Amino acid sequence: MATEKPDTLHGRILDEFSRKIVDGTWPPGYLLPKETELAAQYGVSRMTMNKVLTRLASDGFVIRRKRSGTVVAQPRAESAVLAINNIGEEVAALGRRYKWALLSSENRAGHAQDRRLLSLNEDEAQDNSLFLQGLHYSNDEPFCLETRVINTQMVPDALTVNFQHDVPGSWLLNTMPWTRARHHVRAINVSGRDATLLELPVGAACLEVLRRTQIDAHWVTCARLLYPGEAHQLIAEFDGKIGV
Amino acid sequence: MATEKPDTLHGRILDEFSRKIVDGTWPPGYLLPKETELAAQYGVSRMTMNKVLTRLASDGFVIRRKRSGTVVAQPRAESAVLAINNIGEEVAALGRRYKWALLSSENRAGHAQDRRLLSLNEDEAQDNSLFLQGLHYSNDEPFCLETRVINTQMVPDALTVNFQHDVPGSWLLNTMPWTRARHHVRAINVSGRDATLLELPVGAACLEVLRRTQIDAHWVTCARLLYPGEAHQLIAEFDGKIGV
DNA sequence: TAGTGGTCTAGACCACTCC
DNA sequence: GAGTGGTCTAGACCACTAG
Repeated sequence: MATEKPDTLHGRILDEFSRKIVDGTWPPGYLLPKETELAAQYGVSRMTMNKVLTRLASDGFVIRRKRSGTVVAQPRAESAVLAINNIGEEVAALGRRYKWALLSSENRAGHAQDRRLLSLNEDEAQDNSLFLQGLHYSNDEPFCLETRVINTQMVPDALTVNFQHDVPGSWLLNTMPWTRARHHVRAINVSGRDATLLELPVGAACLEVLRRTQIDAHWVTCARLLYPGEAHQLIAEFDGKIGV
Repeated sequence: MATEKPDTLHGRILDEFSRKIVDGTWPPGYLLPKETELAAQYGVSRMTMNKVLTRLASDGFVIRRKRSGTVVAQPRAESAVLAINNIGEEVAALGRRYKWALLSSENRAGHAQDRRLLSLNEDEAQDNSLFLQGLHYSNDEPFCLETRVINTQMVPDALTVNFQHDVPGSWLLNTMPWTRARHHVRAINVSGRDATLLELPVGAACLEVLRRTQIDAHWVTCARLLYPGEAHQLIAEFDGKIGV
């Protein structure tokens, strides 16, 4: 799934197609030309084009249906690999009432403290940054403290959204095309303002998830999600051998 | 990567081959017959058999080299998806001295406490279980507390190993063929014996990783790895959309 | 330098599905 | 019923590499 050798016919075409999907040139729902047509356009046999489309489908980028053709898939919010759900869905799945409360929203470069929190480089916290902080509730109890910065150069629409009503994560999920994310997970003893906001005693164990999301090479958003320790559990499942 | 529809020629063959690799019928290093031969054996065209072998290779099950043929790959300890390294390697990567100390080893059903810790069912802690507890050190400081149960029915050799010298995780990694694992990760405030062993003050945040490993449908080992909070960090990277 | 996998083609038949 | 993807074949040429 990482960089591959693109020096084959179908490899180059696969690269081109997946790039078009990832960067939004072919948005979700876009209907691709039919197999034979694409094969003719690219001057390859149908078998070769089929290899490309079959791979795209098995990677989840497109949905193929007989008769109706091949369409770009709707990006899914979940992965079979690591279930870090949309927080709203997560709370709902527990049968609880979900609520989101925006605590602060700030254009420009944000507090130095927030930049450190999100491990941002200097050039990643420029003028085109939107800093947000808010709380996810489960049955009116704090469930997750979110601190986030959004690159408004990549997602200019974010400036027009009222994040008191729209949950940033969900909004981004629905707005952006395909993404790539990197997570850092660790345990910390909560303190200070974080503890106050989460209504936890100082020192309570919390799960800190730092998530950096990007489209192609450009970062889009960084989020720090702080979950009261035992309340939250990450689940990951693997094939192949990872560790014992 | 999960269960798929096997109702194609290459699908059925792919299933058969991957099963043979996973269950050890074709052990790591096993040299497969050459493509044309396999195609003849199964009465399919070379293209079809190529599809099978190419897929096996892209899934990492086999290594294909021109001239030398197709061999079953050595299971790798790491995955590109979620880097939870072999603990020894992890410590070594930090440039520190690694040491393993076995604290206890017990045949039979183990303490009820340990069974709870590992979330084992009744039938998963029978007579054919080996309970272990030990500490991984980094520069003589506790780095990870490991509590583990091994299904000796699946891995009978485990009874003959001296786990004072062999690190259970590494030994299993090298002994078993391919595996599937499920991880549960959360943050806890350490206390009691765990705190003492890790030389941490009561209440320090720790990252608890529960890892259940299986071969096909049979569980092989369950491990609870307890890392002093900020010392350890899980890193996970994804393609596609997971959450924002 | 010969054998292996890597790739591609042209053509074929089938099954499903939407109109 | 017609068009689409799903699959398979037989044959071909190439590149790499081990001996």
